[in-house]
Amino acid sequence: MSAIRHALNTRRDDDFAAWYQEVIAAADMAEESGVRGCMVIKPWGYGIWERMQRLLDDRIKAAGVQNAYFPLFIPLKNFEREAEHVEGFAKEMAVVTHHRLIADGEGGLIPDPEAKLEEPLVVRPTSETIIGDAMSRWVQSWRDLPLRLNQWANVVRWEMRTRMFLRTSEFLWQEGHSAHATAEEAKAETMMALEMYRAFAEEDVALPVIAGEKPENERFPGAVETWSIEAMMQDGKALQAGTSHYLGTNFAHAANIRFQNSEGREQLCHTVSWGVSTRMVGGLIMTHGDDDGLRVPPALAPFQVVILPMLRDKPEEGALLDYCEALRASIAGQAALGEPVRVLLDKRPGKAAAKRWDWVRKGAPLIVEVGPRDMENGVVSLLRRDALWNEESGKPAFQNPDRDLCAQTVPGILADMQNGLLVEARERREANIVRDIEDMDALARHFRRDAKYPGWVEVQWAKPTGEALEKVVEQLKELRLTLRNIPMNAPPADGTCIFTGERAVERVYVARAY
RNA sequence: CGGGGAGUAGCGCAGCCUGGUAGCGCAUCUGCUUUGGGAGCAGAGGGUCGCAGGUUCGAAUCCUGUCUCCCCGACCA
Repeated sequence: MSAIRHALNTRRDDDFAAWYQEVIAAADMAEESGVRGCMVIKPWGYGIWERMQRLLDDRIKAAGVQNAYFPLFIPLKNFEREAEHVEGFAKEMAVVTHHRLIADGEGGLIPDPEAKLEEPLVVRPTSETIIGDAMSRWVQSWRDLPLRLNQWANVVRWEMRTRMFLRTSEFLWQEGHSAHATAEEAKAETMMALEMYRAFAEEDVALPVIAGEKPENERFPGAVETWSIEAMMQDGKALQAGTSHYLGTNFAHAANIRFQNSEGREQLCHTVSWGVSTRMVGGLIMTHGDDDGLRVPPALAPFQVVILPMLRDKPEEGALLDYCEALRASIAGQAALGEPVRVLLDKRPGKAAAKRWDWVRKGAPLIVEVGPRDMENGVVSLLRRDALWNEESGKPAFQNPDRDLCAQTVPGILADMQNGLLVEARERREANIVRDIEDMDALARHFRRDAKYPGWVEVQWAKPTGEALEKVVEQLKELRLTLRNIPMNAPPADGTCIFTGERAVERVYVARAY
C-alpha cells in the first residue's frame, strides 16, 4: 500500500477545526468579509445553498405553505410584547438608530444627531413579532385559518463567537410561520415541519438526523415546545440542524392574533414557527467532507458531473472538444434523482490534473477526464469522489467505461452515491452512540477531557423540570455537555434516571455541541 | 465579554527582540523543454507590512488606540 497524497494539508484526525476551515477555503465556498461574523458566500458555496433552497422550497410548497416576504427592520416595541422572547434575543440584536450620516469635519462620517430615529429599528433576529403583526390583520374569522406562510430571508444575531456557516452574525434561512384555530392543529403543524426537515436532511442532504423534542432549558425563547433535528458531525459533536416550535398562544397574545370561532366568540390563535439555515451547509461539510476536501451529495451538487478535456495546445484539440461535447450532451440528457443531470464541460485553459484536484476539493460527485488516447479507444476516465483512491497504488481510482455507455451509468452512480453518503454517515453515528451508561461517574469517564471524539450518549432520565433541571444542566456544563433532544422513536424507558436516581420516564441524548 | 495566539503578495510563512533599500516557498505570467496523470529549467509581475495616531532624521520593527481572525471559556440557533 502506497502513501496517499491527499488534496488537503490538514487531516480531520489531526485538527478538526482547522480542517473544517481548510475545506471551506479549498472548496472555494466562502471567505471572511472583514465585518465581524459576516462571510462572503462564493459561487460554489452559494450554489449548494441554492440547491438546498430549491429542494426544501419544493417540499414547503408541496405541504401547501405559501411564500411571502416581511421587512428586515422591526420596530423595537414589537419585542417588548413577549417577555421571554425579548429576554432571549435582547443581548444579540443589531439596532438601527439613525437614518443619515454627516461629515465629522475630520474627513470621516458620523450618524447625524439630527437624524436620530424616533423609535429604533431592530434588524430582525427572527420574524415572529412582525409576521405576528401581519397575522393579526389577516386573521379575523375561523375561515381565515390556518394561515401558513414561509419566508426566505437573512437574519442577524450578534453572536459572541462566530464560525463560518455554523454561527455567523448574519445568516440566510427560511422561517415558516403559521396560525391555527386549535392547539391540536398547531402541534400537528409543528410535527409536519419537523418531519419535512427530517426528510430533507436525510433524503437531500444525506444527513442522518435524530428528530425529537428539546428539553425545557433549550427551548426557543417564547415557545411552549421546541423540536429539533440533531446530526452528529465527524468529530462526534452534535449540530442542531433545524427546529420547529409550537408557540402556544404566547405570540398570538403579544401580537393580538385573534379570530371569531364558528360560535361567534373571539379566540386567540395558536402559532408555530420553524427554520433551517445556512448552518446546514456547515453540517454538510462536517458530515461528508474528507481529507481531500468536500464531498457534495449529488442531490445538492451544483454540478454533478464535471468533464475535463486534457487540452495540450495541439491540433487534435478540436476533435477532443467535440468528443467531450458529445459526452456532455448525452449526460445532460439523462435524469438522476428526479432531475436532469447537471454537467459541466470545464474548458478553461490549464492543466487537467490541476483542475481535477480543484474539483476533488470542491467535491463534485463525478469527474470525467478525457484525453486523446481515451478518444482513440472510445472510452473516458471516470473518477468517483466517494471512491477516490486505489488503496493499493495510492493513486486516484480511475475507471474507463466506454463513452457511449458512460452517460447511461451516470444516474445510477449518482443515486448510489447519494444513498452511500447517507449510509456511511448513519453507520458512523450509530457506532458513536453509547447507550449503556447508567451513572454520572461513567458519563464523566466517557467524556473525560482527553477523549478525542466521544460521540453521543443516550441516557434515561426522569425529565426533571425547573430548578431540578437547572441542576442537571449545571452538572453537564462542568463536563462541557448539553442535553440535545428527546428522540421520538426511542424505546420506552425501563431504568433509572442517570441524574436523579428516580424511575426514568424517557431517553435523552447528551453530547458536546456546536 | 474574560484568558491566550495571530494579522507582512492569491495561499503558507520569515523578518520585529537589537528601527536603516520588504524577503522565502507555493500559486500567477512569459519562454523553452516535457506530455496519460498534482512536470522541469530560466526569467518576470504582484505588497502604502490590518487600520489610525504617536516617538524618531528614519517605523513592518518601538509606544498607544482600534478592527478582524483563530483557540479555550462564558453566551447562544
